[in-house]
Amino acid sequence: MRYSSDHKAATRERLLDKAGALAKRQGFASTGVDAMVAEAGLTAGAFYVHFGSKSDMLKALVEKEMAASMAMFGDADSPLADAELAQRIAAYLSIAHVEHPEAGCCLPTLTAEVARADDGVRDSFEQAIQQMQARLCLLMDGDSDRAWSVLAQAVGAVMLARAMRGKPARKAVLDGVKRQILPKR
Amino acid sequence: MRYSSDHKAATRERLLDKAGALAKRQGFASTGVDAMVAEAGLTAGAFYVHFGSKSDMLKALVEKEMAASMAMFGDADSPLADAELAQRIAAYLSIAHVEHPEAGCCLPTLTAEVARADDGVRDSFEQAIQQMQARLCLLMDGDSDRAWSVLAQAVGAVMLARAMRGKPARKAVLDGVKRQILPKR
DNA sequence: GTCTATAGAGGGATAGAC
DNA sequence: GTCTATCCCTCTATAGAC
Repeated sequence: MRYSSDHKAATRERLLDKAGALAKRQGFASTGVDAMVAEAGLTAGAFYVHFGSKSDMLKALVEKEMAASMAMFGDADSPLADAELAQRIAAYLSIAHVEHPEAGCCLPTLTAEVARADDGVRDSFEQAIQQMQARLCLLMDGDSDRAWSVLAQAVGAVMLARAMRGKPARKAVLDGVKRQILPKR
Repeated sequence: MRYSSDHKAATRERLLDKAGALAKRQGFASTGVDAMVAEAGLTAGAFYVHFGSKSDMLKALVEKEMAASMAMFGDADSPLADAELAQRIAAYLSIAHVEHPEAGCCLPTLTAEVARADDGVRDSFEQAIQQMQARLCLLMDGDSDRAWSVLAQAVGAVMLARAMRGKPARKAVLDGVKRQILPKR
């Protein structure tokens, strides 16, 4: 064959990266296939060599993005220290994260779209979320409820902040939630 | 004129109601003007008599839907009792709410879309959210941080639950957050 | 105020050349 | 594996009849 399978895999990953950034900024449904492939230096026809449909790509996107987010909490063998966890949470709840969706977590932007996607996408999402909650639970002395609570709170706060126009209002949500999750000692 | 202004106002409200239900189920951007007007027994041309553009409707939708959600917390003069508030929160974090987005709160579905909307929409959203937080704050003995935390948590939890496929997983998020917000005494 | 018809742009997906 | 070209559908918005 004229192209190595390495080349194909690399192109697929590049496409996923670029499409992920676009989808996190503009939404997945409202980003056309054309725009995604163009970002990766390709044209429309090439898309369907890598993905069977646009929905297939959403599934792959969720898996890749969620794996990247999980990596922020260290791997299972070397868990984060408490102070490191607090720092990661503070970064999540920062103005920088609110203002640069393309570089951040996929959950505030993509979750509502996944909710309307087909079963395959929602299966992948469910699995990823459960892994993330389990990891958080480990880092929180096994407090499962608190892990769910912190996850929901962080995603909700960033999404709400992004939907508000003014910086002061954005800071109010972020700081309120931050103080609630990470109380001063 | 052949139609009273009452008729026009009533049509506009009916259109907003139907469009709101559709948008909460399928998303606003992915619901066409055609589908919205059809739901209200009209055709496309009529839409632009009531709204200058689709974006104008999103603004009106946010205002109407958020006002309806606010009404769930009683009016400013007769605040909810603690037990009533707890009951409202439990209903928000219920499987029924997750399974019937069209009848519920607009925040889990529309917030991510508002985040990508123009300034006018985001201004309306910000104002509505701040009113809602202020109301919650009143009901929580003035604990502003807790009001933000509960708001973000509730919206985040319902949205996450909707994006998961299985009922057990959905219950896990909802119940975890519910126990965290409304601790057993 | 509402309808029909249509303009004009953009969407997802496929076929065939290279 | 990628490109160009194209099909067919849906979208927002407008024009003109009633």
